[in-house]
Amino acid sequence: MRQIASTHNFSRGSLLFEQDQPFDQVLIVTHGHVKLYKLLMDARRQIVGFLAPGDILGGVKRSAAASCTAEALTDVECCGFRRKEFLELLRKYPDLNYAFLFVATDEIEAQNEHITLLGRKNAEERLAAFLLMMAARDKKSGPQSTASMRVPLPMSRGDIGDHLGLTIETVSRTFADFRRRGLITTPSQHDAVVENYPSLFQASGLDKDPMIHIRLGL
Amino acid sequence: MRQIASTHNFSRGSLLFEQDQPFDQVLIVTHGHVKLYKLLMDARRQIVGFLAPGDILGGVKRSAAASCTAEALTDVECCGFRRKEFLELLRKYPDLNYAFLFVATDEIEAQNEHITLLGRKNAEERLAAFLLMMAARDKKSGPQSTASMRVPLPMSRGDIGDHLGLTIETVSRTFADFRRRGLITTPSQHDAVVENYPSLFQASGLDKDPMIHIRLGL
DNA sequence: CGGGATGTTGAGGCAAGTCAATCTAAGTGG
DNA sequence: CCACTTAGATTGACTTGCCTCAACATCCCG
Repeated sequence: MRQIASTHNFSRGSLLFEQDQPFDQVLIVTHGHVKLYKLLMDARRQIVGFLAPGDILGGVKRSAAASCTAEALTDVECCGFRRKEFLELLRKYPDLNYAFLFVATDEIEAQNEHITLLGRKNAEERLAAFLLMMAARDKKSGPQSTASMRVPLPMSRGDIGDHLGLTIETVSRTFADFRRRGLITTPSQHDAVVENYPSLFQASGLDKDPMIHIRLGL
Repeated sequence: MRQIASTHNFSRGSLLFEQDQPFDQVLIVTHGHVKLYKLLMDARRQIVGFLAPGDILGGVKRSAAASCTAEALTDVECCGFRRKEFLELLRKYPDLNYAFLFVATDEIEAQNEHITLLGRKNAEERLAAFLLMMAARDKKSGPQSTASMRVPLPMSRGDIGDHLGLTIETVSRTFADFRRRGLITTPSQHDAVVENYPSLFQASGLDKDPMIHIRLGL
């Protein structure tokens, strides 16, 4: 497997691949963070996911054309396979193929959750659920105290808005509201600290902690 | 494969499986239509998909517990496999497993599209895109004239609202608006006729016709 | 041929959007 | 190292698209 893998580096702001363009690689993020988005014909944008180290993106799909644009939020390093060789690998190693099916179905379940958030939740619930998600994904790489848990937010307020179906202003106001209520503090623009987990959880309207899983970005 | 398959019948309104309950079957719809939804703790509901004959739902996933509720919109007939036996089948026939991976990734791409609809489109665009989707899915089972294409809508206005993140009233008003503008007619509550495809397409804000694919409901 | 469920239409309210004016922080070059 | 620039974030005032509440119409289905 090492033989057909390559390493790719992307600097902050550069595109890993672009909507409607052919892309013949499968990438696994090893360092940094990526945002995946769709653009409408006017300037509207929907960020369908944020990818972190361990997550997979690119050509694990029927078509060779990307359906989204992937942009580096930070400097990013990826392990890459040519799409064709990767798909041959799946055929050659059924266990790997089987594992990937569950990566894909996990992603479908996570997207169902996000669809529910966008279709039926208000701004407060959306941002609270988002912060809990980010906290949970970060926690896996080292447990923190529940009392005061630091959550890195590599994306901008605008990115958060475009992920949650809100405007920058509404995201900013909701952050301010959470601060006022003592749920979080924001020591810097790219960090939140959860000061009151139970209240933030309640504000999210979730019935269980978000499931963490390997993200599959297509 | 026939040996381990069974047939299941569900009458209109009955549940195929229920959110957070164990469900050990994989079902393939053979007749009728199904809605898949998530319920929040209050009465809010998000319909994450409508399934038609040929679509697959149930236990093709890591966990044996359903993450959604599936309810029969009409009388439904399904072909069923026990989850465990179905997963063994995937392991035994790598080609089948490989095919299912692409069914899953097609579903992810379709959900990305729906996420974009919910996050960034207005009521008019949502309903227009929904009607085009339903038209495209129906067209495959028999081509119609573009001039005046009948679209069966087995679900209620409330179901459409809960799928598109709108209220019943907004759905109804948007239908009325489309009728006034001559884009569609509604000969009955469960049928729309597309009278002006280009205008409806424009109203949807889509840049290409919706892709049709086998739905995977989890 | 009722009567409950579903759909339509109208009036008014509100959560989030828009527009606009600061404020802050991160670079950048002298 | 500091003035200057600029992108991003915050806050306020106002607007609006969709929601809520309410009344009425229509469609089924027994």
